[in-house]
Amino acid sequence: MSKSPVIIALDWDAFYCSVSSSIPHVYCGCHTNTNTNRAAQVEEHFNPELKKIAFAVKQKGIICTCNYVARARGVKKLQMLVDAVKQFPDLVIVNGEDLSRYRDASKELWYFTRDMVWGGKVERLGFDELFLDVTEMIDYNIALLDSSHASGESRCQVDSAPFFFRMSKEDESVGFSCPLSSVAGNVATGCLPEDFGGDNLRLVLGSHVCHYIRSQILDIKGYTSSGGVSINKTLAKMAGATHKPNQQTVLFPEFAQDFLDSFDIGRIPWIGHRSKSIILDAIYKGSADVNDTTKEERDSTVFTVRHLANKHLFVHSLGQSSGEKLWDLLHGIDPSGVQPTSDIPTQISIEDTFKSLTSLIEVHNVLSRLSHSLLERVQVDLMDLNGDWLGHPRTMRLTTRTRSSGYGTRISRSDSLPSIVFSSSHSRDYIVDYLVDKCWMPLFSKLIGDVKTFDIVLLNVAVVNIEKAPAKSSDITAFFGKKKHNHNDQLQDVHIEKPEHKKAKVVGEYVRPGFSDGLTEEEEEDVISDDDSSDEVCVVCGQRMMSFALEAHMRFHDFGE
DNA sequence: CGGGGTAACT
DNA sequence: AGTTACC
Repeated sequence: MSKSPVIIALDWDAFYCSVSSSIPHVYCGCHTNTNTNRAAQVEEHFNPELKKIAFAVKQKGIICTCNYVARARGVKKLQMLVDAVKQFPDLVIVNGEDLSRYRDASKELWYFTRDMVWGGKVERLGFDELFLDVTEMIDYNIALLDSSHASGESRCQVDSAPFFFRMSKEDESVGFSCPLSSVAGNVATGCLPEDFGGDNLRLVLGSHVCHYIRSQILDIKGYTSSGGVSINKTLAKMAGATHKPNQQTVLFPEFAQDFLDSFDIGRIPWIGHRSKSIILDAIYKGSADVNDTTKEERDSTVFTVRHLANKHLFVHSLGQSSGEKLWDLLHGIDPSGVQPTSDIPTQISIEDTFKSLTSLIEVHNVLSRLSHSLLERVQVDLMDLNGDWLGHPRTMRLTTRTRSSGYGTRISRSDSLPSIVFSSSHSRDYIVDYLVDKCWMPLFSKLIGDVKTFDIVLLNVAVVNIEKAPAKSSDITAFFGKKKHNHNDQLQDVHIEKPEHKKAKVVGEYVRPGFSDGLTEEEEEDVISDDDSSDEVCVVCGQRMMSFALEAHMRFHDFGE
C-alpha cells in the first residue's frame, strides 16, 4: 500500500475585499457571525467612517466590489463605473488598483502559515491561496499512535479517547486534541468511507490539522479561510471550493472520480478558457450540429468529456505535456507536489493601463512613475530587515500593449539591469531618472521600432532573473557591533557597466537635459563612491544606511524587542 | 475585468 | 529572449 501525501489547500475568504477596502459583511448569506464581527473589527481599525456609508471599490472602469450599504441600494459587483456613478451620484468610490496592502497581508499570512508546517512545505498560488504538504506531520503522529498501540493500550481506548496531535517534534505540548473516528468540517460528496484506517486515517488527521491551522490563522491573524484536504493539490483545492466561506472539506480518494465527474471541465484548476475551448473543439469538431448548437450548449462536464474523449485526443489537441497532464487531472491524478515558494520572488512588476499614450513625453512621465514604484518594491521586497540584499535582479523588461495589437497581446523587450539600482549612495529619485533615460526609454524605442506614431494602452515595467544573494552570516553581533564602514562592504559588488551598449536611440525630438549622454568617467566614479550627505544613522544602533534601508532596519528593531 | 505573479513553451 | 497559459 503506497502512502499518499496529505495536502491542504487554503484560500483566504474574499481576501481582496477585506484587505484592500475593509468591506464589511461580504458574506451576506453566512450563518455564523464570525465574519461579520471580524470584518467590523478590521473596518473599525482601518477606516471607521466607511462603515456608515455606501461605498464601492473600483479598478479602472469597473466596480469590482462594494459594501453592503451600497448593495442594499442596488450597486452590483462588476458593474460599469460610469453606470454606477450615474445611478448613485453620492456613491463613495475607493480605488482598489494599488495592491500593496493586499500583497503585504498575503505575505504575512503565508509566513505565519509556513511556520506551522514542518519543512516549510508551503506553496503560494496567487495572493490568496496556499498549498500545504503536511504528510510528514501526519506520518510522525501516526507513528506515535502505532507505538501507543504496541505499548498495550486497547484498540477501543485509542479510538474513543481523543488523540493529541503534535505540531512540534521538540515541544510535546504544542498541538491539539482530536477524535480519530470523525473528520473536522465537511466531507466532499457527503460520503464517508467505511474504512477509517490506512490512507483514510491520514486524511482524517489531515482534516484536524487543517482545522487547527485555520483556527490559529483566525485567532491570531484575524482572517477566515476556506480549506480543502485530499491527496493532491488539485483535489484539495476543488474540495475546498465546495464549502465557503470559513469552512473546510475533506475529499477521500475513493470518491474522487464521482466528485470530479459532476463538474464542468472549466472548473478544474489549470483548465482555463483556452484549454477548455481546445478540448471542446476537438471533441465536437466533426459533429454537424454547428448550426444548432452554440458553444455554450456543448456538454462539458468532466464525465462527458472523459467518455467522449481519450488521452490520444487530448495529446493531439493540447500537445504531449499539457494533454497528458489535463487528462490525468480529469481522473483525479495530479503528481505535481507542493513546491515550496521561495522568499525571493522570480519577478517584480508594476503596470498601468491607459486610454491612449501617443507622445514620448507622456510615455516618459508614466515610465518615471512606474519606475519609481518598481524601485520602491525592489528595495522593500528584496532587502531583509538588516537592509541586506536578498537577491539581485539581472534583467529589466518593458512590456506594452498597443491599441492595434488586438486584445491581450503584449510585446516586450528586455536588457540587463544596471547595478546602480543596488547602490546605497543615490537617492531613489536619482536612480529612477537614470533608469528612465538610460534604460526604459531606449527599450521603448527598441519596442516600437521605426514607426513614427504609436498608441499605447498598457505599460509594464519589471525586473526579472533575480539572482539569489549569497547568504550573509546571521551572526547578530556582526550586526550590532557597529561597523562604521559597513556600507563599503556592500559597495564592493556594485560595479558599473558602461552604458554604451544600451544606446538604442530614442525616436523623435525627446531630449532631457540631465542624462542626455552617458556618464563621464568621473561621474561613473561618483556612482559607486560614497555620498555621506545622503545616508542616515540609526538612532538605536548607529549603523549607517540610506533612508529606504532605514525603514526596513527599524522594523528589525521593532521585531527584536 | 483588473493588477500581479509563476511556469512552460518556442 | 519573448510569448502564452494559468491562477
